[in-house]
Amino acid sequence: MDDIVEMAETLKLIADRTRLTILALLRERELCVCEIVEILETTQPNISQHLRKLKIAGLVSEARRGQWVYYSLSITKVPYIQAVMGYVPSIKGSINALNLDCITNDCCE
Amino acid sequence: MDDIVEMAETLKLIADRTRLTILALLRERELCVCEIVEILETTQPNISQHLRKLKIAGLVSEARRGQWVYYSLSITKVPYIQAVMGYVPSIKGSINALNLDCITNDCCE
DNA sequence: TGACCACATAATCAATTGCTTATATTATTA
DNA sequence: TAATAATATAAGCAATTGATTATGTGGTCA
Repeated sequence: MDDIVEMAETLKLIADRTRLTILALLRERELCVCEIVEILETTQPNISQHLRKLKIAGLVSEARRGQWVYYSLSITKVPYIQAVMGYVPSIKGSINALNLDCITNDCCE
Repeated sequence: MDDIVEMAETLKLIADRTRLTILALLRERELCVCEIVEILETTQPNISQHLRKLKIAGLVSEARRGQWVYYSLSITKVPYIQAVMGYVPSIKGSINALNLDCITNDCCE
């Protein structure tokens, strides 16, 4: 029965609107923290803490590039998370909108 | 983005050890409340309230039979829940143990 | 070196959650 | 009809959670 308990714990990570959206975004492409902050219209510490939880669980991985830390999906090790992600609707639109903003906002050049 | 929010809300239902275990049990066969209480070794109100949440979300359905209310799975309408359930380990053992106990406990005759 | 930028961590707080105890409600049966 | 059994609902509470504000850390560049 321990397996189920552990599974429930992992499911909690995606049972949150912010984290589930972050994963949906990262499915499109890797993103730095400030990009996610801008898309989700929230504070930077908020996103950072959600990313930390996802990182600890091994659902995302990070890569520092200069000042920026880029996060990307790494859910292949957790099959049931991957299965759920297959049903999460695409939000490509949000990322495209971000690109347009960035021209004027000079965010993450 | 509303779809994702709704999806996160539904995922919360299975992101709980008690509810996920209940669903795993009901996958084996329908069960009345007192049987679930005995297997999970908790209180009756506790199980009743979890079942209510699952019922509201349409993940289980109930059927009264005399004094007993039997609950069964009805997750076919929610594909991603069904997908996750495919990865939940079986706990047939718990149900078999219950049957043995019931001979001496005369629970749910 | 020092100012600045992106990000992480810490501290705090309100809201939610899961459980318990107490109290209905509904059905059976003597 | 009264007693009992199974279940539901309500109230209360401790623990967890998601967010905010404040502060620390590491990299870049003039």
